[in-house]
Amino acid sequence: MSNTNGYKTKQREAILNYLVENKNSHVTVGKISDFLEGTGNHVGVTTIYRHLDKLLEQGLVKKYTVDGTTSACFQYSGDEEKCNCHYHLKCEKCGKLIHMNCSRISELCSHIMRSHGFAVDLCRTVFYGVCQDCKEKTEVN
Amino acid sequence: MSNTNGYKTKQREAILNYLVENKNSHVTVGKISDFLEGTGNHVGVTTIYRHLDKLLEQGLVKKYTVDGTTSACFQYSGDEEKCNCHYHLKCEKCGKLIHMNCSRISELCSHIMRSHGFAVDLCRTVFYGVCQDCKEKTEVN
DNA sequence: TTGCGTGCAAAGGTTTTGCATGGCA
DNA sequence: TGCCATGCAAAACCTTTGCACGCAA
Repeated sequence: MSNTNGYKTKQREAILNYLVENKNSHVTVGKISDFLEGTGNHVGVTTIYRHLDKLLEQGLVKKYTVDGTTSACFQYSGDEEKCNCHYHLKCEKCGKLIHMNCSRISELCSHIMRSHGFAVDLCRTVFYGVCQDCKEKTEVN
Repeated sequence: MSNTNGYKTKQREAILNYLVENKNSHVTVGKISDFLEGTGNHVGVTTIYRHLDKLLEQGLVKKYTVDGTTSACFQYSGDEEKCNCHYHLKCEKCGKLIHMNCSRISELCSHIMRSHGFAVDLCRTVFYGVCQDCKEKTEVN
């Protein structure tokens, strides 16, 4: 089941490297493309989309969308579901996306599962609100 | 603070009616447009987008992206006051939107506020996952 | 050599913007 | 009458598809 990876190419290597290096945040096709362009290794967006699709099927990356953005976000999740202790906070003022690890959130998910029978997919869930910086700025006014 | 609703127009009325009638499922701009077209009341998509944006700001509708679809989904969620003491679970299998009251969620929000300095807006936040019914169906297979 | 991988260009969608017109208050 | 609301057309994006060429095995 492991080696349906196809050919080993420069492009595949470069995309995967970038995803793994940024496994703690999310990337878009645009970001990947720009980064690779910057390193001098141009890779067509078509190729990026196709590799992401494949990785998605294999479960190696997660796909989600954040409100206010138009393009899809991808995040390397590796072989395991590390994503379960990791969630996203999105500031509606400045647009910042915060990635956060916190045991409380896993506890809540367990509770929702046990008591309400609902299996939360944290990876796809985004908490919207206002971050500390923006809150302080607002209070000053 | 309540009546920043702007003018009362036929278009606004028609869109809001449709949203309320379909409060148990989610709709897309295309669906709204098609439905209104069918009733003989044509409303431009631009207008639909603009009203949805406004309703979103007011917390009267929720916006989602559902896996595998290209366009955004909207769902009427009701009065803003009610929203602040409960949260929303969206089943990705059947599309059901579950409103849930649970003290644990307020606790989590307080914790995020205290420890991480982030003010969660529950009104805008949706938990994605799989509901009990759909989970059971999957397990049967 | 074979067949998948790549990238360009074009197509297909969704959403936003500019601008003139329409309609509520 | 003064503004906001509306809707068309066009623009701006994101994503997918077709096709010819490149390259790994």
